[in-house]
Amino acid sequence: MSKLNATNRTITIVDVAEEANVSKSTVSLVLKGSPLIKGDKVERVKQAAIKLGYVYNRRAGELRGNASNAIGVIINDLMNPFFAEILVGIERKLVEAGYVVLMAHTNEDVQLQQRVLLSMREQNAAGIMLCPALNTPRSILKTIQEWNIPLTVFVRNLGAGSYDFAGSDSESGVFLSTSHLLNAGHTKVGFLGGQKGVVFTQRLAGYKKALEEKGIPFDEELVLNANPNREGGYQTMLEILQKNPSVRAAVCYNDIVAFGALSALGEIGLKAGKDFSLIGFDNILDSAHSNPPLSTIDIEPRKLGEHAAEILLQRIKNPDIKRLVYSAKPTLKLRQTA
Amino acid sequence: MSKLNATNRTITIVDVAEEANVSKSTVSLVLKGSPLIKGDKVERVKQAAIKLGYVYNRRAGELRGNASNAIGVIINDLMNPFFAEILVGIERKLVEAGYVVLMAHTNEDVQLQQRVLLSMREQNAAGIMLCPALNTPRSILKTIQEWNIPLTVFVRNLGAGSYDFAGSDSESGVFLSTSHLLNAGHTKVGFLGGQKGVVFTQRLAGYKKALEEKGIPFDEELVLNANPNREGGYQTMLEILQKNPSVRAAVCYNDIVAFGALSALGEIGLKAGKDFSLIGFDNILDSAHSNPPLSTIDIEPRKLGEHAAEILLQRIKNPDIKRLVYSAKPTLKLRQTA
DNA sequence: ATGAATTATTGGAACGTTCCAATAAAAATG
DNA sequence: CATTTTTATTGGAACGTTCCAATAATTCAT
Repeated sequence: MSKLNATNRTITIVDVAEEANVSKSTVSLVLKGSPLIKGDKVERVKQAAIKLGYVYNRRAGELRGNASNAIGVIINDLMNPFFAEILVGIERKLVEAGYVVLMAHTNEDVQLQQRVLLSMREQNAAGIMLCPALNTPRSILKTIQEWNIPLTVFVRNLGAGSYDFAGSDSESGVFLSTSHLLNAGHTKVGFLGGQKGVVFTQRLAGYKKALEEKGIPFDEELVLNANPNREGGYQTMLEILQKNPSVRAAVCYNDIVAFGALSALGEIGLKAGKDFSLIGFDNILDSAHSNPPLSTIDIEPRKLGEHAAEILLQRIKNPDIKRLVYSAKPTLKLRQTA
Repeated sequence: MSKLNATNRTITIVDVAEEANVSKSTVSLVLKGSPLIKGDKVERVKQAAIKLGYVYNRRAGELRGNASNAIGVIINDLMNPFFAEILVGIERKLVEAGYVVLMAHTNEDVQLQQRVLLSMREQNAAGIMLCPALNTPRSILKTIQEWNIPLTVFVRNLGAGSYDFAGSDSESGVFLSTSHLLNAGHTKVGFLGGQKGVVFTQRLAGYKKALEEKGIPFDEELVLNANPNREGGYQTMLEILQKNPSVRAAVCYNDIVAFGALSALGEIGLKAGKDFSLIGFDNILDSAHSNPPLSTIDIEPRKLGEHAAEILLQRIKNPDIKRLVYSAKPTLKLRQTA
């Protein structure tokens, strides 16, 4: 509810106009900071607004003017600090630009994702930032395009197409980490965690490429799928050591998988960095202070979020510009575990 | 932008009315699911709406009807998984109830917090969920109250007052963990991390109470302030062991502080759970798979978020009900570190 | 000083919905 | 069957803003 005056009515622009002895149009102009209004009028209006406790009614403005300042952001797995970091980056950039974030968490539920998209459309979102739930159909792109709402997809791409995208070069990232382990003399390197999907495919490709470059045959047995979380890392580490006790190195699907792996290693009594080499992916904040600190592929998650938001802002400003893409360049961040 | 028809105009309720050969009022009623409209009209309207690709314009509806379906949620430290979990709980409950989440992250910046609050007011938020930034003045309560927007404060309280609140019983939680360490025979128990504030005071009180109960004098030297994050945990653990090499147990301000402490312990070569006993606070998801798995005080963060949201929903439904409070009852979750 | 050109200000319509009072239709009553 | 009562449907006003065209005030040129 908006601020009410003594008679319990919402204070509107016309109340302010009356108080300041100008027309409502003038008030509207002044409040928007238009340079059209001259002289003491602008000060008079501002004072009147403060005096009456006027609060702008954005819905009314949008109804007439049509431009919303809300941007929908859809995240699937906030339980992964990686996405939390990205969200913070996005949020920060968007509010800086005067927008407000309509946030939704879909937990990899495609149906729920569909519902929140619809809802964002109803809210007249000025743009949508989407990290698609696993198994999101490509058709969603066309749908949103038909709605005429600017869209940026982030982290997970949706195949070929001309949509704006912000992500990282997963393949070259994992190529980096795998090569590092191979160069250190390991010949059996595990690939732990992650579920089949676009990102997984890319990361695995980097792994295979590094193997190939060194002339080491790809061994199906060394790649273990699991949910991309700590539990998955824990389980797959246990499993790979059981099946293949001589393995002494692994790249992980991402950092939290690596954390789970670290936990398993500790339990078994293997010291990460000494007895076993491990490299993660993402370089989330936690990685610097895990036990022991995790070597990983740095893609600067927060910056990724900021870039993603920046892309959407660009697109909103200029809908006809050509495809915008940001791809974080991965670097190898060596700490204790490798 | 809303869906447009061939002539590039937004499809409105009156277009649907025309198509279905009824009045716009009838369409409005049908779309709201009113039981007033009888016979085949309701089906005709629904079909017409689908055929034309009508999309509800929420802003227009709200302008007239005045009830918004957006709820503002303000979080300060999303980098702490604890808050991410709470946010997920909140979000889930709110969308379930048909609301949409206006999310803001203020990073402990009181000024920014003020700005986003204002913005949420402009957006005509139906309610606000606030985890106040450190050093938030109590006066904010009165301000929001004057705005007539239902509010629930969560996690951090703002002193005495009749505002709705969802949090945990910090004092009894830390009492539990400290007592456990004391009972195990430790006489020197550290208290690591956290910055002065309401929550810190409560947790420290629990610590002192446990000491007192066992007749052990409180030693200022054993409590070390630091930012409530991994870095802080790492530093304070190093520091306490340097100042007081005989300390072999500590309670941590929260779980991520404990993670940092774990990291320091590993670096020094002390094995948590064997050489050093450590207990965290929160029981975030990560705690189950840290290295080694962390003993902690469980307050079920996600459930806390859900309860907080539930309180707000209650308040919205019935503004005149008496003060609503949820206080998570802490339990000791023993894993490997203590 | 006067008319033309420019600039500042304003009233009214419009945005798409909901609510209310009014009408139309149907049902019930005598 | 006429009249009242009840129920179903509808037109119009209202929500608070912005935009546009129109008016009023000012400046400029002659």
